[in-house]
Amino acid sequence: MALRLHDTRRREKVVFSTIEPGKVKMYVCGVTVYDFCHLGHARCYIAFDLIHRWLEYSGYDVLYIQNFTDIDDKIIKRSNESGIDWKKIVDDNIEAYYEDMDLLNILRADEYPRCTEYVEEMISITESLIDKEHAYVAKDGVYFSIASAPEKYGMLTGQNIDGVLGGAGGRVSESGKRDHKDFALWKSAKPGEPTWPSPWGDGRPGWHIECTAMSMDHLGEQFDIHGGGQDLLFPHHEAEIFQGECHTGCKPVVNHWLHNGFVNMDGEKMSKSLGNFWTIRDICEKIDPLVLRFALINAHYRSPIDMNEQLLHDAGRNHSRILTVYKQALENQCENPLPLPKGDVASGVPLIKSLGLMEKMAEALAKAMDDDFNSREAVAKVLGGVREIGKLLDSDLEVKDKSSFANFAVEWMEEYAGLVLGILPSRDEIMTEKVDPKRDEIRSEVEDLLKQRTEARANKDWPAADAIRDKLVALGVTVVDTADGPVWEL
RNA sequence: GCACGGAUGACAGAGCGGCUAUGUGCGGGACUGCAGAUCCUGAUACCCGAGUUCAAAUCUCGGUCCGUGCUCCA
Repeated sequence: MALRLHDTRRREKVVFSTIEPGKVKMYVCGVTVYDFCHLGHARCYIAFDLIHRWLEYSGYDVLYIQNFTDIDDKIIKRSNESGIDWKKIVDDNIEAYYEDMDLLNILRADEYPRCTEYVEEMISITESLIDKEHAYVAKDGVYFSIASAPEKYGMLTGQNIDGVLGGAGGRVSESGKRDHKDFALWKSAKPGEPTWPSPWGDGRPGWHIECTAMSMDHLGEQFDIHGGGQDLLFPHHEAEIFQGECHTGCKPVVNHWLHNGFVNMDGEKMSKSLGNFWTIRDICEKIDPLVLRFALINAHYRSPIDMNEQLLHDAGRNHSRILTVYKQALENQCENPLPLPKGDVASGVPLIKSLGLMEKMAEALAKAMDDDFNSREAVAKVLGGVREIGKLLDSDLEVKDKSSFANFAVEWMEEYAGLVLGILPSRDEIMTEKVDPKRDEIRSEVEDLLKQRTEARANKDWPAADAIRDKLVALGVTVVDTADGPVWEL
């Protein structure tokens, strides 16, 4: 079964092909590190994490590069406003980035190059573009000349070169651009800004050139996948096509372009000006980061997601269902499992039928992921498997069969919900009680009440038992009666 | 204006020519003294119009409505 993906440039699903057999070279545009990451970043890097995981799961050797943009207008502005050195802002936010991504169970890329480490490379690409007459030196920097390669215009967005609004959104250009569509490769120094020396005087690189320099350095002149948010399509990625292809002569530099959809907030575009802006760390204080991850993979990566309370609530329910059943499976495991029979969907024997169904779910999951990384469909299959597992563990199967099945179920879940989707916490995390200082504070009181309640229940004094439950609820304690006695949690 | 993408049950969200998506929510039921969890089960769909087809959420054409980009943005 071949992996197919939606290629932005070709505007259709195409069979995935790699330049080198068995190897995938992938570059995803990283963040500009001037602030904490928000939900939009979470969605993007979770989407590409899923792609990363699936490619590796499929047997590819993946080289995944993601950059940090560590110099730009916003960083400079932030520094000027706060009086904090721009380098410190950048370092702090990179550290925060890693923390956030770890929370969301995002596997690390192989390298995280910073653009300021590639100034030399960017200068040399710019020189090459000038030599090839694709770029020109102006009074305030070096610009790429769109007119030098008009056939490359609109490769990703399909825009017509003449159709683009003149004057770039109404802004009066004071720059030395020959054409408003041209974009900067090098910006001459302005007072109070960090600068680097160049053949065109001190200054700093333009934004688009950095990704060309870094991807080329790590992945070569041609590579397999380039990803990013849909907002980068224009002008950033189109600029990369201009630069990369004109500089290297490769057509194309990027084999497959992938773009993820936006996150909206209650139907509106998420943006700082609207104030409807959630950072990853804000939201993770309120909910389990894996629930957020679940919510974000519970839609196809190219569709927009409307973030709201309801969505998180649903994600929480689904997620806890998966965890509950996983936990049950863990608890039912045994040391020396019996060999399981071969599954068969048509079988009348519950164990054999369930095993057959789970095999089918796994196949369907693989098929879904192979079809442009359809994580929503994959999630549905995991939930289907969860149902089968719950059913069997709930049934009156022989203990030994059940526990042997539990071993299989644990492996099944760890493979698909864990390895592939990344929504399963570690065994330790799930089996250990959450450490909450409040728990110890009220422990003796709660245990006392529970003892009374157990007594009342033994005497079948239900009103008294319920009254005690109410008291516990007032303390914020939930009691669940199990075969081994009451269990409580905050 | 130009470009790109959508419209599926109460909600979220897959499917994209014939076959139960899935989950939440709601209605029954099993198990439970109650509660919780788990399982079984029911109801509620495919924006409108025309066409193609033995067969259309699924393909074609025409509408309507809604997003997004064209400026820094994941």
